Amino acid sequence: MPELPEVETVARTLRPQVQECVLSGAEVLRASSLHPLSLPLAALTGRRIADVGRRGKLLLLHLAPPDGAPESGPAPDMLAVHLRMTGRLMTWPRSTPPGPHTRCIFDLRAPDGDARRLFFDDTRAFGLVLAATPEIRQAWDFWRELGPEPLEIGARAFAALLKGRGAALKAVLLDQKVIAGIGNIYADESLFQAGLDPRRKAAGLSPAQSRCLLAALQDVLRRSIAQCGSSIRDYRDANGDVGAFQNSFAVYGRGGAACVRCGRPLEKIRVAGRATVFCPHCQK
DNA sequence: TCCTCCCTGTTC
DNA sequence: GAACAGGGAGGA
Repeated sequence: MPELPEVETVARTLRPQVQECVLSGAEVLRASSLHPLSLPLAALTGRRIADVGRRGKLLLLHLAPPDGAPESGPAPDMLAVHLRMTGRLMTWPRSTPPGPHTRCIFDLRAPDGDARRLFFDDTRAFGLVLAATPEIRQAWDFWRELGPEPLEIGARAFAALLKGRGAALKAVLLDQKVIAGIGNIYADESLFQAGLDPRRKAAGLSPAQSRCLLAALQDVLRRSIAQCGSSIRDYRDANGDVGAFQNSFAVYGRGGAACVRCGRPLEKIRVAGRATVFCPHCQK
């Protein structure tokens, strides 16, 4: 399930494969994988991929401005991809046929003339692609309301995000409008590292606890990025490689096992509708 | 603010 | 053959 570190890893591995390539065609194989606000993917034809980036859990292909003759119709400057749980982006040789879960195909022409294709595969079909103009992004609630990047925020701003929120700490961390890119894995891992009970009200944290939580969150995210993310079931980077951070989990997926800190059994409960593992002894 | 639904493969 | 995994939309 790609969260911030996994999407960051996909961006880093995909960049050398697609940067400076020109999109020579694009096709949607499953209509529901195209966001309703998206321009038709045909609008991407002829556009050059200037860079690959990330915002929260969104993978972004930044498109260079069109050169030459004026376009007919609006020109997208970005292709955004949300991988959700099972989305994958990988390039293949030109004539590779789509797989059973291929949702979109992007044909690419590299500067050296090499032809290849980028597949968006997504088993559970929760993922989305969206070809966007700046105007479309502003009309997209999810984009417009997306919270700040956790690795770019300071202690003061983080404390302000939690202020006045009566919801459980974990629910607040998962809320993309509060802070972007955190999913179930990194919420549980950072709450354990900070020694905080996931059910606690976010607003009840002391300034010291708030600082501690941000430090834990940033440390967990950075350590995971350094290990190319976590591969639980489906996640692969753009080279098809798995991450290694799943070997460093303290709590995620370890319900009933011994706490790495105190040895007592970890408890598995549901918070905000999500499976949640924590140590009742170490997390208060 | 919380619950249900979407979707499919895996596990019990 | 049911339970489960889970991000986000939409509704209660």
